Formats: sequence, structure tokens, C-alpha cells
Amino acid sequence: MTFIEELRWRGMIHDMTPGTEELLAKGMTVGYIGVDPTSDSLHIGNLATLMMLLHFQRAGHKPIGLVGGSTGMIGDPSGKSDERVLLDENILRHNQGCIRKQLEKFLDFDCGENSAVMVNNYDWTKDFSFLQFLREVGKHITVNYMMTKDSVRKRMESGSGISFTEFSYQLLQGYDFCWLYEHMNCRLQMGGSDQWGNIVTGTELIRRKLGGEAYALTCPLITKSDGSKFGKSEGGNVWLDPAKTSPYKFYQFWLNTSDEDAANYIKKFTLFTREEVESLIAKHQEAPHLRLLQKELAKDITIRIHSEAEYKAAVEASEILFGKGTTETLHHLSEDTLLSVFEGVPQSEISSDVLSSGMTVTDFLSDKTHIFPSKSEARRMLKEGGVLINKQKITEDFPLNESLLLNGKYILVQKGKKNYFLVKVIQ
RNA sequence: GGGGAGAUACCAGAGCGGUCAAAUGGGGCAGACUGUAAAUCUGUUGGCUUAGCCUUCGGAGGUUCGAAUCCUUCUCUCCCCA
Repeated sequence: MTFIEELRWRGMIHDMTPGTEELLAKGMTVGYIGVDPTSDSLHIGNLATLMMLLHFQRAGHKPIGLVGGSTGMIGDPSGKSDERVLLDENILRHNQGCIRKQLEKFLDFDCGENSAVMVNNYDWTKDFSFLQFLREVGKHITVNYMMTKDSVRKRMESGSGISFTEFSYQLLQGYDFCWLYEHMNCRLQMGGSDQWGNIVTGTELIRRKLGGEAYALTCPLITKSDGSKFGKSEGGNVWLDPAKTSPYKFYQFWLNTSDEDAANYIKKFTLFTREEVESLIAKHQEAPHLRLLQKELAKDITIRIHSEAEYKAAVEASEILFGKGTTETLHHLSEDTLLSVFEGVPQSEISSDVLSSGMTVTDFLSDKTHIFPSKSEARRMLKEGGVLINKQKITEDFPLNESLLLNGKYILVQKGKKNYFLVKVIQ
């Protein structure tokens, strides 16, 4: 199966320039995607393009991961209704380092001819003077052409306007493609469908400036069946960095996808073959309550991004939290297990004399541990039966004392079914 | 520059002298149901020492026994004309 065929059945092609398929059929092709170093971690919104690059390499082509060190300093107007905040160089440098490590999880940087390569566009733009830029890049593209881009047009119409800086963004990205074409024989740029305009500026520039032929390939934006934005959970973005989104939460995110989305995501975010995916979907439909699709999806992605061990820990934690976990089982957990299960769960500390002084449950939940922002809210939730201590539903007059302590120093508080808090009692 | 409309809780939006901590919808949170889902139903959504009290309706003053509501003024937003 060729690269394009692979992407096609997975529903990962939104648009491509004519001739792309023929180009790839001729032999090993060099292609790239760009990522924005606006944060020190990638998030699952980047996943689709990363998978595209992974398939690209698996099909025998040579992938380049470009970190947008300089483009990140400008800001891409695509999909943004307002002008962006500029980042300074130190932060960008730091972010690039972190992102590189994450890219290494997807691509093989040491497999001979088609080893993946990382580049940073800052390296070839930092010494590029403004005059040079105007002469070598700006001269080849008309403003008329630039203004027809969706990202630009939307901002022109919105009234908030667009700065010259962001307007120029497409030239900068276009020049990257041009540079890679010239220096690394790169013929193809891939990205999300929102990048189409920017990518095509690149192919245009290559044609006018170098008389060369370059290609574009985009994948559709990942959507959710209920219309809400993909990639956000209650806590905001779902990051690939375990320090920002714990492997447990990461696993849970995928486990909680709807049936419809899971069938879609499993094609896009895992490497299961077509037959495997179809059989999984068929099995899932026979017994939807077992949520086989979600489990396989969560397993595959969690292992790829984190590790087998972290996946197992996430499953174990999930079983304790959602399965048959009772007050009994909690008391039997060792401290290590307890801490690893509740890794990433908000923690707070209180001293042991406060605990033995007979404070009320409301005080405990609000003032002492800040689990609730106000006493009224704590009271309300208690009345509704939404507060659990060590997996046991409690009321406002529940007596707090040392017999509750797990491993002699922890109390597990639950706000509703899914929000856990670990209170550590210190001597 | 001239004329008009408006600013109310997380958002939208009613209320136009006491019965207003403020209708209704959305969103949020929780409960029931369930598959850790969706849909649905229920409760809740300023704070506190909670049968009560305190602080809120753009800001500052004023009228009144009593103001989200009336008056003055300031700030901001929107619309129309030039």
C-alpha cells in the first residue's frame, strides 16, 4: 500500500496538489511538516500531522520535522481571530528542545537513507536581512495573491485588522519550503487543512523563484461528533508531556471518547491495519458497552506517547478509581501504589492536630484544603451527596478523625465521581 | 461634528420604586439512569457564623422610610447622519 493509499482509507487526506501521487510513486521523496514552538510541549492537536509524517517515513520516504523558531516569533494568523503575543527567543529555544524529544517518539532518526531530520528555520532566517528578504522573497509574490488567502481575508473583514507582521507570515513559511527545496531536496509539505494557504504560497514561491515543482498535502482538521473542539479536556489542552498531562489523564482522555469519534480516531492515530480496524469496529458494535474501541485506542496511543509501563499504571489506576474500588481496597494499597495511582491529582496538606481537633467537614473541605472555593459550595455539594471520603459518601456531620488515614497519612476526597483530591496529613 | 440606543450574575437576556440575591435560556457543577458514553430527568449555580445576616445590577454622588428601577454626573459600548 502506498503512502497516499494508506492515508486515503484512514480519512487523512483533505486536499493535495495535482501530481503529488505521481511524485511519490517515483521513489523516495523528502517531505516536511512544521510545528509551532509556542509551548514547551506538543499537544494532541498536533497528533494528526505527526501521524502523517510517521506514515510517510514508513512508506519509505524521508521526513523532516521543522521547528518554527522564526515563524513562531511572528505568529501564524490562520485560525486566530486576534493578533498574537510575540514570544521571546529564550523561551522559543527552550521549547524547541522539548519538542524535538517528542518528535523522536514518532520518527526514526537512525534508519539509513530515509532517517528523519530535524531542522529549525531560525537557523536560516536569523541572518536574513530585511532588504534581502524583500528582494529575494517579497519580489516574487504579489500582495493581491497574499490577500486572497483565507487567513488574511478573514482578518481583513473582521475589523480587528491584521498587522503587517502577521500578514508577512505566509512569505516566511513559504520561504522555509523554498529553502528546504533548495538545500535538502524537499518536494512536499504536509500539514493540517488550515495550513493549505501557507503551504501553497511556498509552492508558488518555488515555482517563481526557482522554477521548481513542489507539492502540498493536507489532512482534515480533527473534529468531534458533538461539535466541540477536539483536544480539550476539562483541564484544558491535552499535552504529550507527562508533566503537563499525566499519563493517567492522557489515557482517560482517549478512553472517554464517543463511539463515533473512537472509530474515526483509531484510523488516524494508530497503526492498526485496515483489517484490524474493521474487525475492532465490528466487535465493538456487538458489545458497545465493553468499549473495546476506546480501550484499544487509548492503549495504542498511550504506549506510543508514554510507555508500556505507564499504560499499565494508568489501567491499574483506572480500575481502582472507577472499578470495584472500595474503602477496603484503598486501605490495603501500599503507599507507593497509592501515590502512583493518584499522581497528578491535586494534593493539599493539613497538620495532624488540626485533624484531631474536631473541625467540621465544611471547614475541612474549604478553608483547610481548598478543595472547594467557599463553604457554601462545600455545603451545597454535601447536601447533594457529591462528596466522598475514601470512596464513602459523607454528610455534613461526618466525624473526621485519624481512623480515616490511608497509610497513616492520606485522606482521599472525591468531588463527584471524577474529581479526586489527596490530602496529606503531616505531623 | 450632529442625533439616537445601551451598560444587570460565567454568557445571553428580562426586570423599570417595596413582594429582587434578581425571571428565562445557555453554560458550569452535582445526583439518578448508563458503558467512566450519548440522550433524558432532578437538584444547584454571590458570600457567611445559613429559619437569619452581609455584599452585588458600569463608576461616583443625590432624591426617598425604601433604588437594579427616579435625578445629576463621569466612563465605556453600539447604531444612524455628516
